[in-house]
Amino acid sequence: MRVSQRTEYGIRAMIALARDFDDVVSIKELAEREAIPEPFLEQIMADLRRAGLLKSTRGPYGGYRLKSAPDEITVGRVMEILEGTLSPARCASGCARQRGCSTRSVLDRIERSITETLDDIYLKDLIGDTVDE
Amino acid sequence: MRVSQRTEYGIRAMIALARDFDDVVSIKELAEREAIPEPFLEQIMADLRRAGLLKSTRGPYGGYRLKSAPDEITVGRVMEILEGTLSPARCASGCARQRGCSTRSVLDRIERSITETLDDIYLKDLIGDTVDE
DNA sequence: CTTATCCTTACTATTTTAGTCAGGTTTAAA
DNA sequence: TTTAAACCTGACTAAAATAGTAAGGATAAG
Repeated sequence: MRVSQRTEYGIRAMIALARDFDDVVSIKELAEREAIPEPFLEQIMADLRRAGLLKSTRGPYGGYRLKSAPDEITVGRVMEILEGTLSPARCASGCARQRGCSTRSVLDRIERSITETLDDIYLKDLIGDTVDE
Repeated sequence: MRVSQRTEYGIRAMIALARDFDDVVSIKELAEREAIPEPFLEQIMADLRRAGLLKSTRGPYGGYRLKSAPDEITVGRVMEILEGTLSPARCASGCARQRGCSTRSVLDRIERSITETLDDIYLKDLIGDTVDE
């Protein structure tokens, strides 16, 4: 149950933007700072923007910034966007297996626990963790 | 951050054995009950046995049973064994990135949260969830 | 000694991941 | 109004992981 590289990059980028909350930061700058392949980060940032977590400005001196404050964005939300879902379960929505499906109830329960955990960690809480040198 | 089919099967099998704690259950029986491909389940059970969670008996009337009581085995432990690790982080042990690695501290923190959560759910807690029909 | 069961290793098709690439769009500034 | 810096998009690809399958060996009950 591993977090993809993609998600890891996304979380790190979001934390970097949280640290620099007042500035617009370009992908190039971000990619260098966090040692992330630039075109890959570009995709990731686009997803986060489409999901409503980022604002972008185009053109020279453009870049990204957080749309909300670091104490309003959870790691759970970031992961949900980048992983597609946080659900470890299989039969998400239209599953044929209905009542009493053991997979469903058990993994749903595990999922709820993980989700609650991740929804309690805010970007703000993670800013201090890093040194980046 | 999805749980693999393999792990899902393993968890379900463990719960089934927890329900049937006093009996020895064969892979064939388990596979039928839980609708899991038999030879695949065979591999999974072998891993859980090697890790010390199951006892096996060979020959006719043989099969598997839990080595410890359902209130002593956590979902976290089962997942740890089947997923290889529970760590969502990348640079597990011999990573070159040392002090102040942002990846490390942030994902480590997330990992701790998830691990704590999963280590608090026991097989016993999950027995009642199922109907299996 | 036969059969049910565990046990192990090797193989394979499919899917996912982690990118790359090529080009288009917007906008600040010269 | 031209240039260039940035965002934006979709298509492509190599490598790894996943979800099995296959084949046969070891053990023990009857």
